[in-house]
Amino acid sequence: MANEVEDSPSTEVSIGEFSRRSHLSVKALRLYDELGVLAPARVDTASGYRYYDQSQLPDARLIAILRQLDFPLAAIKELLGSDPLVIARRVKEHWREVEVARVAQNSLAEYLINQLSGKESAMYEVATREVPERTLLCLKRNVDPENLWAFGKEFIAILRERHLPKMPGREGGMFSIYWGLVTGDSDGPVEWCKPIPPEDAEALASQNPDLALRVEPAHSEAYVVLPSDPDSSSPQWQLAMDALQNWATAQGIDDDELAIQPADLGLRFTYFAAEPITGNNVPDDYSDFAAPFAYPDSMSR
Amino acid sequence: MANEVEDSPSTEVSIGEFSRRSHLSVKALRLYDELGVLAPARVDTASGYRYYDQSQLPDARLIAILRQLDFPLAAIKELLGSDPLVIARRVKEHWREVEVARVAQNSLAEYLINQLSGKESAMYEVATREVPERTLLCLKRNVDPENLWAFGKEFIAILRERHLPKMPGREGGMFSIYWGLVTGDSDGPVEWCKPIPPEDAEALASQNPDLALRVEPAHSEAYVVLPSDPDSSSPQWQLAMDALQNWATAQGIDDDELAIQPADLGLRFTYFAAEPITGNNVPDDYSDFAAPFAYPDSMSR
DNA sequence: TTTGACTCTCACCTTAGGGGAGGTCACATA
DNA sequence: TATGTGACCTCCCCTAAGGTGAGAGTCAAA
Repeated sequence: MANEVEDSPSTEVSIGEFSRRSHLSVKALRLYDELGVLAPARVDTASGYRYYDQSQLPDARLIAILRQLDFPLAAIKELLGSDPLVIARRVKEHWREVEVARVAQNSLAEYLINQLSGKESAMYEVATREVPERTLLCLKRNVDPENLWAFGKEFIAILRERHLPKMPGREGGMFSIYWGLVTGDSDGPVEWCKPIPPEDAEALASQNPDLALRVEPAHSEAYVVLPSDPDSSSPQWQLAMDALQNWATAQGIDDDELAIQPADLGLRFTYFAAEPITGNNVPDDYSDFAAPFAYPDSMSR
Repeated sequence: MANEVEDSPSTEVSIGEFSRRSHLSVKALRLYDELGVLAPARVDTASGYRYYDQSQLPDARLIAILRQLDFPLAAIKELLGSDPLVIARRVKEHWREVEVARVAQNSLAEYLINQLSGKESAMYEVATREVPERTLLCLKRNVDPENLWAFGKEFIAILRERHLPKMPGREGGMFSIYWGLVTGDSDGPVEWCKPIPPEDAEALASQNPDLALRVEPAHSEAYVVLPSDPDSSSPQWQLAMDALQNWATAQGIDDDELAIQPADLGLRFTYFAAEPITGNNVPDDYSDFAAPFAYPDSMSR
């Protein structure tokens, strides 16, 4: 009994003992061996018995903690030999992602609870607005869902760098138009647009040859304000689209006349970030989701 | 095309169309059918084709949202016919549980990042204290891990009801002793104890015949302060135990002399809740994890 | 009637292990 | 030395919530 601890060279322990010390189950240890995440120090060729070394305990404990934090084993395997600071950074990153996802879920839960409780929440309520004729500088591209928001950030970076003139109010904010589906298989195209003063159109267009100059005619839009956080695969988009769809049906607007058909076509996502990015004076982040529509004959213009 | 919407009796749609409207994949819809969560309104006996009714859309959307919130399908199945208020309550409960788990993970992540970054965090640092002889009223029981904390709450309820006299300082707080393992297979026993003034011992013992009267001898304890939140299966317990174990090894205290061997035996979990519960005047919740030990011969007493 | 889109079932894959069957190994006791 | 007992081995099946693909049948429009 005292033999096990006595001499430090023979620090080998059986899988059961190692399991107790590391708080990892025997089953888990065998799995980690099989996957190459944590191989025993020695495997007896005759019996197949696994023997672990004391020096493997820190690794095992690290694995135990990372698993508690829902790190996948594949990631742990890659991380295990790395510098502690690298691991710390990855843990931070991972945890931030989890946090972001949780915030999105939180607003969804809040919405659901409100709905179920019969409270009329202001979330996902549809309103309409008249959009005047606007002169736009645009960048269109095909992107798949993963790169969607990256494209948005790229456009933001371009705007920041070019110092485009400020435009007042929300009509001056940047927005994106979905000219096609961006749901998994299909990839857009998606167009990011920034309104500019019409009088500067030609000058700015020649200064920014990579951006397309367009004039968008005046039109009406039905829109839904999104609760914070513009992330691509967020469930909020679905709820917002459903809200628009329901509103259209209730108003008697035919699908053909609303820019939701087919699917996402022509939908606009407006995004204001804080001051230095959009170059307008809306203080906080704001985003909405809008569908241009034609008034049905029954509605008075 | 207009036919589909025109007359309300024929509101049947194919699985693909229903998938589009509900934002549930065709695969998921077939699974929900198989599991009895959401059966199609009609299944063509000859072809096996599933046809859904428009009226099933609200249910389908509810399922979609609940799945986004990680509700298991089994729970959704039970919930689906219920009153909206009942569902709202369950969503709240579920979300609170998720929140609690996330908080525990958060402190774990924080600890890990500190450790990896080489910062000496004050978390899980071992200290020692001398505990004087104490007179205790105790309740011992075998519990499995799920009921562990429930047992603690029960003891709290008893204390609250009996109005036991206050005791000053941390030595007056309630604590539990693990007389055996509570890890999955084994179930304790676990004993909850409340120190009382020695002079009131006989009177209180006769007033509380369901509680055992014991006198605990003076001893030393090594202890680790836990960061908030006393939940049973929390990873914090493991870290705290590891810290105690490491400390003991570093101090040259033999395992036999520390109450960690075998396994959890004799470990104490001290818990102070806010004022009205424990009947002492520690303002905030506080908990620690302690192991009584004998000083090794080499250490001066 | 043909074509193309849609749908069906069936079977296998994913993550991170848990549970158990049947067999082997190591150690302690009679 | 025999034997019991517990620890350990491999192998197989199971979980939840679908995703992916094969091969076959069905629906609706041209």
